[in-house]
Amino acid sequence: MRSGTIDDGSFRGPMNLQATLESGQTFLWERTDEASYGAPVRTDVTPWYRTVHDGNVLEVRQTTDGLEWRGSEGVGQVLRSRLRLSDDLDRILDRTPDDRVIQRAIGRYRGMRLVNEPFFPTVISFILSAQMRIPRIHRLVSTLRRTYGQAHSRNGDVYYEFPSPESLAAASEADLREKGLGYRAPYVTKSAALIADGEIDPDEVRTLPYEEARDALMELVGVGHKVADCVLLFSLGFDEAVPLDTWIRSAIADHFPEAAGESYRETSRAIRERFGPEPGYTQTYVFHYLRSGGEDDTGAD
DNA sequence: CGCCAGGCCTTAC
DNA sequence: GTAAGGCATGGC
Repeated sequence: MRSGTIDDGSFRGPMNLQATLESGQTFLWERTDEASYGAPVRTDVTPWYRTVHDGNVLEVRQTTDGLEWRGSEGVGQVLRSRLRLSDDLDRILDRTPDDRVIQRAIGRYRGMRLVNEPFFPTVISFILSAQMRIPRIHRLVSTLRRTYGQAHSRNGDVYYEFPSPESLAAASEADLREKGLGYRAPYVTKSAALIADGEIDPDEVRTLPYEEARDALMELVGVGHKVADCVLLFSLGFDEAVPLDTWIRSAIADHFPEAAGESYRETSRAIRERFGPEPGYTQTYVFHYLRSGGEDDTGAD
C-alpha cells in the first residue's frame, strides 16, 4: 500500500473535505471513525474517508496542510478528478451573485467542492434518493455494496465495491425490496439493465447539450428531471445543472419567487440565470446550507 | 398518530 | 403537454 499527501499549494483554492463528501452529492464514501455520517468533525483529528475505486481501496483525509491519502499508485490523480481539485474555487465562489442566502451558504462551507463521481453508482444512488433522507440513502447504498458488490481485501479487512450494472440488473426485485428499497426496487433493476446493455451510455450523454442530456437520462426508469440533474451535476460535469428538489424549491419560493415557473424546465432556466455563472456550485452551497440548518442554525455569520 | 423526505410512475384529460 | 393519486420505509 502506498501513501502520500496532496499539499494545498497543489490544488486551487480552499478545501472542505467533510462538506464535499457528506453534503449529499455522493454516497460512495464511508467515514472510518466511529462517528455517524454527518457528525461534526474535529479540526485536529479529521476522519479518514474510504471508497473502492476500480478495484482498489482508497482512503483520504484532510490535514492542516492539505489532503493525505492511502491506497495504490495513481490515487493522487483519482482524487484530483473525483474531488475536482483543479477547480479554481476562489474564482468560482467570487463570481457568485451578491445575494444574502448564497453568500451566507458560501461563508459557512467555503471549501466545499462539487464531486465528479462514477456514473453508474451515481445513477443508482439518486434513483434511491426519491422521497428519502440523506443518511438513509447512504445506508442503502452501503447495503447494495455489501450485498451485490465485489469484495476486496486489504490487510485482512474486506471492503466492497459498488456493484456492476450487470450485477444489479440480475438482482431479484423481491430481495431489493426486502433490503429496504421499497417501490424503487424495479427502477434499480430496470435502469441497471439499460446501462448494462449500453442503451444509455454516459460517454454519449456527455457529448449532448445540457437539456438534451437531461432528456436522455430520463429514458432510465426512476429518473425524472431532478434525478437526471443530480447525475449530470455530480457525475457528468454539467455544472449548469440545478436539481430542483424540495429544498431548492423552498429557497426559490422564499428568496427567488420571480424564478418560479410553470414547469420544471422553465423554473430550471430561470434559477440558473439567478445562480450566476456557476449554477451547480451555487445550488450545492444553498442546498447544503438550508438542509443543514440554514438561518436558524448556530454559527451563522 | 400524522407528516415529510434531494420524486417518479401511471393514468386521465 | 399538465394534474391527480399511489407508492415503501423510517424518523420525528
